[in-house]
Amino acid sequence: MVQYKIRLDTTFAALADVTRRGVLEQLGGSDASITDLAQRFDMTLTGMKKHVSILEQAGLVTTEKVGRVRTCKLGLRRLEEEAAWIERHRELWSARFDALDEIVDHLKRKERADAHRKRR
Amino acid sequence: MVQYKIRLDTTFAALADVTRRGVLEQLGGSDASITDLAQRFDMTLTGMKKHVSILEQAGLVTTEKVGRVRTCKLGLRRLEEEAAWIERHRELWSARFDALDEIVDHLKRKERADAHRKRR
DNA sequence: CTTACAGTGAACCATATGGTTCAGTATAAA
DNA sequence: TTTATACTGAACCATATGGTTCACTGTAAG
Repeated sequence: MVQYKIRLDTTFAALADVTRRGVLEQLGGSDASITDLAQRFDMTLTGMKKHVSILEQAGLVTTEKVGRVRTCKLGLRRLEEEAAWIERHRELWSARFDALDEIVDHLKRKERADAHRKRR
Repeated sequence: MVQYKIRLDTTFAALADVTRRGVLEQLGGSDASITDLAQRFDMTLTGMKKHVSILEQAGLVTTEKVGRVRTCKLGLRRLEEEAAWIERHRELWSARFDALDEIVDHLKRKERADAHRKRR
């Protein structure tokens, strides 16, 4: 209950920063070290480390250090809770879900096409 | 482009606070004055005013002052952008959309049932 | 062994955030 | 016309945030 609220807090806060959303985009493409990310976002190692820690705390990213390099990947959490929260409020806002339906359908079609393409 | 990023920033930031999410829930039930909200959330008028302003700036709430009382209602924005962003990242995280599909279907069924009930 | 590299932690800094109090202004009620 | 209500704005406060530098540790490479 309380945990749930805290998690929404930390997740939404984690998402409320351009750099961190950028890092998530980046990691969606491929895993990266702190150094990689720091360079890509023109920031000190220490600064990037902080962002990664915040994302990690929100469960959006996981990291593993092997040797001297820490590799960051997207976390296992898939924003179900946050999606559900937003959905619930879309319900309050509007009596219809057509817009999201379209988004989901579109992404689903796109994703299936991609998967198909990759598989061949 | 830049605007888009700023909007995600402000919206996610607006949602990253328990009180503000509470206000949204509240307004989902019925419109309310600043005084109503301040009482409900045990906070000064000034404090609540700030929260409402933040929600207003994010387009999540609209207000209208008539006489000396300002009435707050849910805004017209329906979090399409934010839902889309989260969806896009769910795509990165997972190859399947079943979970959200279920959520949407469930809410849609529930909403349709409600609408049906109200209409009769 | 020495040197370079990747990350980490502490300290610091400017600004933002979430809240307050206090002193107004405008409107409604008596 | 007085008084109470509803809000507003400025000022203030403590803490959080997003970033830096600097000193350090551990690991890899020469």
